[in-house]
Amino acid sequence: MKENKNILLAEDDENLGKLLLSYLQAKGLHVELARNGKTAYELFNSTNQSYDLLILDVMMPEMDGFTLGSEVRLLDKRIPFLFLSAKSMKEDKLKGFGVGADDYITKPFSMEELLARINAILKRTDSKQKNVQEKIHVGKIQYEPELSVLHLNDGAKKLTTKENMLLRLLVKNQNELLDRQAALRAVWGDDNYFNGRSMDVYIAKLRKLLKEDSNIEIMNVHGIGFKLLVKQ
Amino acid sequence: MKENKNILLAEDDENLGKLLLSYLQAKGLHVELARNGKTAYELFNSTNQSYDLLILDVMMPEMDGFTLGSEVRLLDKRIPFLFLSAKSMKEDKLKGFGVGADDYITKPFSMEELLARINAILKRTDSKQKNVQEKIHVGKIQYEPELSVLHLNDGAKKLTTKENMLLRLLVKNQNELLDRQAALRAVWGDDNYFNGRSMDVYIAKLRKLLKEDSNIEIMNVHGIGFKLLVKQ
DNA sequence: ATGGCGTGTTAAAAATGGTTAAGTTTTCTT
DNA sequence: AAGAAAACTTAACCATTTTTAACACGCCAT
Repeated sequence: MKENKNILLAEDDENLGKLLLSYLQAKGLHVELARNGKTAYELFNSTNQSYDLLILDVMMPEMDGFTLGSEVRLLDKRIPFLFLSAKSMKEDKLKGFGVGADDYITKPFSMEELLARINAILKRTDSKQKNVQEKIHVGKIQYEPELSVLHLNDGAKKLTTKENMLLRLLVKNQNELLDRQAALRAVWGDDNYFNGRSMDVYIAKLRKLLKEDSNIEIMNVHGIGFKLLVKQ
Repeated sequence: MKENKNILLAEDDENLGKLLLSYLQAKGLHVELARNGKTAYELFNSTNQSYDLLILDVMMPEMDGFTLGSEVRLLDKRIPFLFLSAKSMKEDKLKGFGVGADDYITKPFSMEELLARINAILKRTDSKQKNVQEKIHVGKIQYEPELSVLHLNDGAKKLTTKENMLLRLLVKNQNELLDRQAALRAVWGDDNYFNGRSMDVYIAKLRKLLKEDSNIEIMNVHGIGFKLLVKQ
């Protein structure tokens, strides 16, 4: 069960990064290493990956761990993450947990300690997390985010990149709010006005596609975001 | 019956928080953990959650437990909550009960003791609490807060975001006072003058919608708030 | 009773979103 | 490399939602 756990490690220090990587891999975990916050965000956000845990260094170039954590939390309410930090200062720790972290580890730490905490988190969140990628059911409609395919009554519909990224986010937050700005940053990279209008166009496209199942509705929450409602 | 109980735990201390979380989850309760008072308030206030019990640490960053408790009590007269506190001082205890707590537990405490008290409260309040899940009856009118839908004689009326948030609060406080400032903070985030006028406009809208059932009335309590009266 | 404050109500203004189609860019095909 | 097709953005227009304004009225303390 531990073998197929997928971890994203964001660590800019090359030595520490490689050390952690090989240690955790040796312990049977599948780990991907990102050299800065931005690439970590992009990896997390990529369509064909799904992680069970994120390990984020707090101090990183491009995007610091806290910013990364809160951005991630906006896109996925449940994914566990823990911070690595050189500072043990209380306010930093509080900031970390305030962002929704599951743990906060102060450097220097022992490998064994890190592993113990990772296992604790994975164990706790094991059954909850349903990261079965492959095929997902959205109401009666089958959806394969990896392949960008939506199975409709009149055959499979291949989604475009943007359609797929947006739908994937909506589905991930099924029956919960998807924050408008967060979605824009995730799909368009920037939440300016024009990208906002572009997203609205894509929402219209998705609505048209999902119309097939009358129990599915993309609801707008004025000024805040969208919610993919799937009635039972 | 215990299995589907929903508990919100507000605890900033990471160790204690996780300890309590896993213990209570192991005992079959569904628990959500908030790392500070503010996120706890937001969770409590979110449309798609309804809790059966709140467990609040007194000392927390962002918003302390007492403030959180009284704010929550303004929005929901019945929801039970209990405080966890390091202080056993009499005045603090009194303050806790003064805010409307159902219990007040002093650290350190045993897990068994906490569970016993939780069960006592849940048993006591069992029948009172109604699941705000699916459909609610307001007089003769059916209301689905999750879907923002009001079923009127001439078909389903889709409510706007603000209409729905406000009506949800009024219904939650059916036949009891909904504090004006508290409602403003919950729906508009801020209780300034202009938001107040905006709310008055929405009260007028809701009155028009609810006119269908002559036994329903949104009554104003001068300077204090509103009360949704539903006569039998 | 009266003057100020809070509320009721309607309408206008402003902000946000829905949708279609016309441009533009990118990607594919040959 | 050129033309076609697909994907994406921008524009335009309209609809909905929310806020602000305006004015009327009632409550309540003095």
